[in-house]
Amino acid sequence: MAIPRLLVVDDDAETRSMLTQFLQQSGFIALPAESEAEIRSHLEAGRIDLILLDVMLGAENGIKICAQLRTEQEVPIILVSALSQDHQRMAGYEVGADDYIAKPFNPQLLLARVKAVLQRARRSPSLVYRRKTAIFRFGGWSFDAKRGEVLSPQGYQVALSQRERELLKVFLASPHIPLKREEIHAALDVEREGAGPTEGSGRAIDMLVGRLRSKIEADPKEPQMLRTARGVGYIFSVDVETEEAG
Amino acid sequence: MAIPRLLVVDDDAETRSMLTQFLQQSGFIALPAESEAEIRSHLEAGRIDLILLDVMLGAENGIKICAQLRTEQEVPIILVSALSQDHQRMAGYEVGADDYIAKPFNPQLLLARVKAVLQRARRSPSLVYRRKTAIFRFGGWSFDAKRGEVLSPQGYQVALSQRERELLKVFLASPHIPLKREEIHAALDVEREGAGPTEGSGRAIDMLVGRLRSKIEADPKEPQMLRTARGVGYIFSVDVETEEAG
DNA sequence: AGGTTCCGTTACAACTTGTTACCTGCCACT
DNA sequence: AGTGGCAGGTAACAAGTTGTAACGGAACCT
Repeated sequence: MAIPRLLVVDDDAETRSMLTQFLQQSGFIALPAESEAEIRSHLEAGRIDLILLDVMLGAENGIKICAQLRTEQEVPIILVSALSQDHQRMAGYEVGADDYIAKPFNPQLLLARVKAVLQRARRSPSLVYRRKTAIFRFGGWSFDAKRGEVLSPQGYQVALSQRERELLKVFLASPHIPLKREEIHAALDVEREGAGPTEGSGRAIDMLVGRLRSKIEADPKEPQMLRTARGVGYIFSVDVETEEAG
Repeated sequence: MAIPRLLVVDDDAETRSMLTQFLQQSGFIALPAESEAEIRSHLEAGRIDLILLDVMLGAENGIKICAQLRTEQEVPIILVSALSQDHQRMAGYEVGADDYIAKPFNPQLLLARVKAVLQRARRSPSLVYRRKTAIFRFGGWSFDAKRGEVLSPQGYQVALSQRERELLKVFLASPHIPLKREEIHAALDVEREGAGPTEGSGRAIDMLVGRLRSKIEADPKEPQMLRTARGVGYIFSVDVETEEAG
């Protein structure tokens, strides 16, 4: 796929330029926008793969805009906000946002989210992606995200710990993309309430990966799915099939 | 009773978030809303036990909204306002508000009022109670909240203790949401008249959960419904179907 | 009174998960 | 090739969390 084109919508000039700059340095094409009108003109003018939308958009309301866009377009949207309360997050999801990230955010985390959403959008033939998607299949395995049930190719249930399941979800969300340790770490800590200042703590990720490998790789010594990207991080190199569930 | 669900209506984002946060920390489920439209959508979408309504609601008028809601719904309403003048208060009561509190208010006072109103609403055989759903179905089980009857998937009646039933209600009210121990504890103690200062007493919740599991989980060692959210609390991960009764 | 049930506390075992330390193998550079 | 450095795998450990058996007090019933 071509370089993803992102639209950065924020009414604060500084935030806007900071964000676009960061995203451009990260290899994306990032376009700034300030208002709903600008969003629409961009959408009409050319391809936009993802919109980063600030919830507190001056007089306008990001959530409202998101809801409207969602009824008309199929552009993935990540809501950005200073409000990290759960209810806000829920409100965001309810109007169809693909993800939600709170300011101030960890740049790595933002990157991870952006990549994940782009990946999902690419995979789904339409905007079929709903948060409902609950069952993933990959290399014979099946993973029910809702129940946390992991079934081996032979159909036996395998017990993963909480953290291992979360790690698996992270990889399932971004197959075929090398993920840096910081990205993984950030993505994992999204789940956690505490969400400390993303302290890159030692080699916890390595251990986690090792433990997950020992459970889902046929030969953990020679991982086929959860491979190492030396000098970078890890990469989940298996096709993932997502299945809607009731 | 389940964790009370409060709707916080205020057009000031900061107040809204402050209020919802405080109420959530106090063991309630607090949802934010900004306009009359949002109130209505929340009311249609799910159970709301109490509305905290700001009198000065931007262009709209809180008192008017209150009056209208009162003619249609039976939700308890507490009016919140910067105006503590008597006539305002009177106006509030006249339109049927259950209580009236002036900003800036003492958090403890607010809590006390909220609890008091909830208590009244519960006790009165009013319409609120009548509309209350009484039968829950989840994972093959059925639970008649009114009678406290719990039927297993095979149709056998299972005897739960009082406290176990209350715990079950708490979870039934908030499926798929991780609940912290303090939240559960607070929710259980809302029920109790005494309502001590929400002392987090040891591991009573753990025991309670364990006992409930042993009664309603097929394999208590491997809970499918009442799962633990490590480092957080517990989560009831089953779809709950609610059935109107009488 | 005696028994029963409920329920919170305590204690301990099992499990999770991050850290440290050591080892191995890869890679770059002679 | 040889070699040194370094990234990554993993065993061992430590700290924290949870499940649960056992205990005991309180309320209730007969």
